[in-house]
Amino acid sequence: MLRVNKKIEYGIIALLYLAQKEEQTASVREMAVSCSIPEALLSKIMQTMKSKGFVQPVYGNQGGYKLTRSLTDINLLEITQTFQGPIQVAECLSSENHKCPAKALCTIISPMTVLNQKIVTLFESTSLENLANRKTAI
Amino acid sequence: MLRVNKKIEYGIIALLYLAQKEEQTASVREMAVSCSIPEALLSKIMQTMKSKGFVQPVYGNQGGYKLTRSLTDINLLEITQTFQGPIQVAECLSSENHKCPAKALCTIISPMTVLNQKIVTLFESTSLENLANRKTAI
DNA sequence: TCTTATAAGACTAATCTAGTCCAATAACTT
DNA sequence: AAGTTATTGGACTAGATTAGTCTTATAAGA
Repeated sequence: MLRVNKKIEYGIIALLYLAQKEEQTASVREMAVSCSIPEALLSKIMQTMKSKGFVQPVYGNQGGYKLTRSLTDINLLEITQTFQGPIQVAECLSSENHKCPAKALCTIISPMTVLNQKIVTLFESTSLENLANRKTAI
Repeated sequence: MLRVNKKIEYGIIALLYLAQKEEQTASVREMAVSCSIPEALLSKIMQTMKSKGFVQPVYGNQGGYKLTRSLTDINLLEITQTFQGPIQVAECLSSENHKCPAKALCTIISPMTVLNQKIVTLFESTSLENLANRKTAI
């Protein structure tokens, strides 16, 4: 359906929540309850966020996660790539996927590449700050 | 993966092929062989294309399908909607899907709506003619 | 009537998605 | 040191979607 998956939706919501808390940490439980996100799932999402450097974990009592980057510095493309891999509006655009039997005579790869780039640019130029303020950049 | 499905890829390739034949018909078999698309699958795709008025069937010997509209008149949004429903970059954007438990406090619906509209506009303003000439309109 | 071709429905395997469950580890608090 | 809070990481599952097949029926020209 040409859509971003739940992990991305939840992940963005969680990061925006963390941003509101400024320097304070928020535990997965707190975020899950506040944002109505299944806790075990959000836990997984935050692990990925940590591995990509978006947040820092704080163990122990009163622990949780802290945002390590500014909302203006994180764009939608990064988040999307983290949870869904590269944006490929058509399957044949994948560089490692040469399975498409029609490739040699495919009439749409080139124009689809252009379209793909437009979408990438749109995502790349939309920061979480833009999202928080209900804007997109382009 | 934020991508258009195979039916859409194949469907576009088939319509572009039909356009090349101008007023002549092309059978599903001919298109399938020429474009390396599984025949039974393409048959299904063309049935849908017919039901949406993109092509006209011609029964019997030397039959096949004829393009009923000009490439400049068909845009990518129509094709996409035909095979994948409306473009919804986030699940919560669906009007009938109120399952998202975070809806009341969701911080991203509004900005995602804006982003969604950008993508819709991009698809809508890309005609098959644009694709055939390896351009996008915006 | 034979042949070519579309029409339509049921069916399947593989993949992806969303989500759960459990045991382990880290570190703060008392 | 012990208990508690919280992250870590792996395996696992149900359900949906995707891509594709198979079969039977129907339409119509030769």
